[in-house]
Amino acid sequence: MDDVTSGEGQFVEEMGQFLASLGMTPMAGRMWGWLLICDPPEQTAADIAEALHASRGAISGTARLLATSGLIRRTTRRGDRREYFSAPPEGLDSLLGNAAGIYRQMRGIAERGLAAIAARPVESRARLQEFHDVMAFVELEVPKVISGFLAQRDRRTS
Amino acid sequence: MDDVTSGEGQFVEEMGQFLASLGMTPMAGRMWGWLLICDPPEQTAADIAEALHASRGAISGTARLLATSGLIRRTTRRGDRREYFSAPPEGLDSLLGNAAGIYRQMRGIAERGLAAIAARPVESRARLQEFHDVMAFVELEVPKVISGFLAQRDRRTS
DNA sequence: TCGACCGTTCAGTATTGACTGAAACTTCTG
DNA sequence: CAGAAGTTTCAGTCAATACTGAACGGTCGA
Repeated sequence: MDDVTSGEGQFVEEMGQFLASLGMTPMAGRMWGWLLICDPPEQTAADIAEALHASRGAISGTARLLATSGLIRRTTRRGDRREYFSAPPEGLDSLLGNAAGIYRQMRGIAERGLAAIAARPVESRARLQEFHDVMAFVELEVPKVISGFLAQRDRRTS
Repeated sequence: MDDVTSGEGQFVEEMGQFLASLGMTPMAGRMWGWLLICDPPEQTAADIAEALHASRGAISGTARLLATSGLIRRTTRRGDRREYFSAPPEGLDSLLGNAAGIYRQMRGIAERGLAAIAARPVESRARLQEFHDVMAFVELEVPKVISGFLAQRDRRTS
């Protein structure tokens, strides 16, 4: 993937820009995108640094971020001091879980806001109350949809 | 809302930080948050600028952003040259719609990536294919859940 | 037509933060 | 233990960008 104009390079870069627009760093998106399409699927830090034209430091920090958020997995092999990174299927679960967490965050903000204006008459709180109710509903229902899909998929593949 | 340590000020600031973490500007979050709790619900640009301690230029640009994305509404009154801003209930629909659009974007990226590696053997494309399938499913199902809730709510309030 | 009032635009500023690269640290091998 | 290979840390740099504030433009009333 030494050519950034290749299809693979474009995919990696696009994923970087996209995850960056969602609050992650561009490097996180590039690294995850690369791990989704690379061959072999397990790559060392040096492999990734070369493929993305990035420094070792950036790879190290980004790998920590992605690993703690569950998007990538780090494995080791005995007799080999290097670490191998890969994008396992469970990474998708984490991604969707994080997305669902956004709704939880918004509900929390709405609740604290409602507490702050609790003394006001009901009609003055209606907008924020509605916002809270919608978020609470979505927070509850979206994970159901996702787990339904995952269950269906697991049934199919087993 | 001249005191940023008040409950209302904290809510506004929290909303600002949150929407900023999602790719919008902090000012957009503050303005929307303020319009969710302000009294009266309709406010002029000068009102908002004073409440948020922001410049008129910032209000102008942010208002355009929020209005085009459907989060706020701008209204005028005859005999009054000023514009009035408010956070209508439909703003929530827009917000959820944008959230659903994220899944569509991810599916699009996955499709372009799959096209780029179409020549590879199937097992090498499995990770990206799975990513694509999950996104396509969520893109399809999440709007169903949301419209179900909105229909139920409209039935209740009418 | 002038003047007051609103809204928009835009160059400038300050801040944030992503990435680099070298040094420090850790861990395995000979 | 010595040395090499790999990883992490961190100070510094650079680019992106959110916001300010002044100048501009448009619109209505007198």
